[in-house]
Parts: sequence; structure tokens; C-alpha cells
Amino acid sequence: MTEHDTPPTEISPTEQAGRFARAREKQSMAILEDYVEMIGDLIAMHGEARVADIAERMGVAHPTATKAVARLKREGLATSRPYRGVFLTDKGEALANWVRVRHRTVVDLLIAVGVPQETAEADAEGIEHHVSRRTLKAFEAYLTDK
Amino acid sequence: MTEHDTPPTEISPTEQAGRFARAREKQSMAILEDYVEMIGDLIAMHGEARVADIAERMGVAHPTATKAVARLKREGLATSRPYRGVFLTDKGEALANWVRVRHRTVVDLLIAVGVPQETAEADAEGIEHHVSRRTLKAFEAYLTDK
DNA sequence: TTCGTAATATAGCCAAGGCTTCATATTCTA
DNA sequence: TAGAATATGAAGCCTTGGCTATATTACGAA
Repeated sequence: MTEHDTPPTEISPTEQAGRFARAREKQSMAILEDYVEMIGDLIAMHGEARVADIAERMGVAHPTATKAVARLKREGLATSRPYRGVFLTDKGEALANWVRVRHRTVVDLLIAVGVPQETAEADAEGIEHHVSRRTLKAFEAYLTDK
Repeated sequence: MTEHDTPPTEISPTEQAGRFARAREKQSMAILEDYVEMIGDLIAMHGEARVADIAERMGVAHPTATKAVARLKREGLATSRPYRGVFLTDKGEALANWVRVRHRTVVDLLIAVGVPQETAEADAEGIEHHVSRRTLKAFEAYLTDK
């Protein structure tokens, strides 16, 4: 390939703008997904998801977790009563499951192409949110046929 | 602390919090990287990077691009003079090059594992920012040895 | 049963990154 | 070279997702 003056790939400004817009959209979903997955994990592990635990594991202060839960409720992904735990709605649970599967698949694929496990786990935390269904399908096929 | 059901993966709360914190940090770099890469591309293609072009290709309104450029300047990645184009500092150029290489490697790897090109290009836009140097090395090795 | 502590909620602040609207500078063309 | 069109900048607003500090509630021990 040429060094510099080559436009990386000929792509129309509009199409490129669309890609960035979609990436931004996915990013706005990312935190929701992280919290939903976390809540699901905590319920699986401890039978309940307390705000304090969520905050601790997400690495944020309690009020930040409280705010996030409020947003989850607004989006119909979770429920909670003051001073009681947080629970997932059916929709939230479905999302949590999908996210969990995707996370595992991403980690497995990274490992399959030679990424050290620790690194794979860490990078997957950010990567997963940008893996489309189509890409996930390809990952699954690759892992199967490999 | 009952430990019955399957905890997705045994990981200490602290370590998990660290992962999320690092993912958040990378996210805060992502937009900077996108703009720097875009500016580099525009200069390569048109000899200059105008705010209007940056905005159009990023899919945002002009003032948003202006603000982003202001942040780039604050971070020592770019320079600009009112009503003149935007330019990259050495630091900015170095970042742009690194980002461009990483982007291409991510796209190539996705394609190599069976992701359709269009999808690969689109997903890479979000994925790339979360690919660590270590993971990138693994990608390169995989693409070479394959 | 009361009370101290721990958990949770509320309020208010900040920066980032979007937006629109309006003002101003530059450039192009007639 | 003047005036219109275009490009840039400035101001102000919104939401998100962080934070700290301060109230309030719940709960286990004395």
C-alpha cells in the first residue's frame, strides 16, 4: 500500500458520517448494557443486586450507580424500590443474556486469534459494545469451523 | 456471600472495576482519535482540513467540530488560526498515524475471520478504540502467519 | 426497643459532546 | 470593488455520566 497521500478508502462523506453516527449510538447503549449485565451477574451470584455492589464493581461512586439504575428504569430494563435491591425486567433480562453471550464470544474470538486471556478479557469490555449481530455471527462461525 | 450459581467468571470486584475504568478512559480518547485521524485524512486528500469538512464527515454540526478542535488544541494535538484550516502538531500526526494503522489492522482482522467488508469497516469504527497495543500485536501476528 | 452504623437517596457541581441561533469574517463573483 | 454567499466563531441550552456532601432509611445489637 502507498504511504501517505492515499485517501484511506474512498468513501462518501455522508456514508462516513453515518458510520460515526452509528458508532456514537452504540456508545450510548454501552453503559446501559454494562449495568444490565452487571445486575444480572450479581443476582446470579448473590441472589440480589444492591446499589453498593453495583457501584463497587463498576468502579463508580454510589450516586452514579443510582443514576444509572434510574435510567435503566426509565428505559424499562430494570425495576427497584427504595432501599431494596434492583431487579431486571424481562426485557432487561433478555438484554443481559444477549450481552453475556456476546461478551463471551468476543473474548473467545480474541483468544482464538492469539490475544492473551487477561488482555482479551480487558479489551472485550470495550470492544463488545461495537460488535454488530452480523459480526458476532461471523465470530461464532469462525469459532465453530476453526 | 453464597457462591452457588455460576458466576460468569471469578474476578475480584476491584479488578473488574479497573477494567471498566480503563474502558471508560479509552472511550474518552476515542473522539480525540477520530478527529485527529479525520484531520489527517482531509489534509492528505485535500491539502487542508476545514471545520466544515470535518463536521460533514463526522456527521455533526459545525459548532460541535469547532469545540472538538478546541479540545485538540488544548491537548496539544492540533493547531488552527481563525478562518484558516486546522493542522496537526507532531504529536497529533503521530497519533493519527498510529490510529490509521490500528484501524486498518482491525478491519483486516475482521475480514480475515469472515466478517463482510462493509460490516467490518463500520464496526471497526467503534472497536478500534478499545484495541490495546497487545491485542493489536496479536492481530498483526495472526494476519502475518495466517 | 432503641440506637448507631451502614446502605441508600437527594441535591448540586463539573466536563464532554451534542444541538440551534445569531454574529462576524472571508471569499467569490458580477 | 461591492455585495452576496459561504465559512467560522460565539453564546447558550440539553443530556450523560462522573463527583462530593448531606439527608434519610433500614437493620442488627445491646
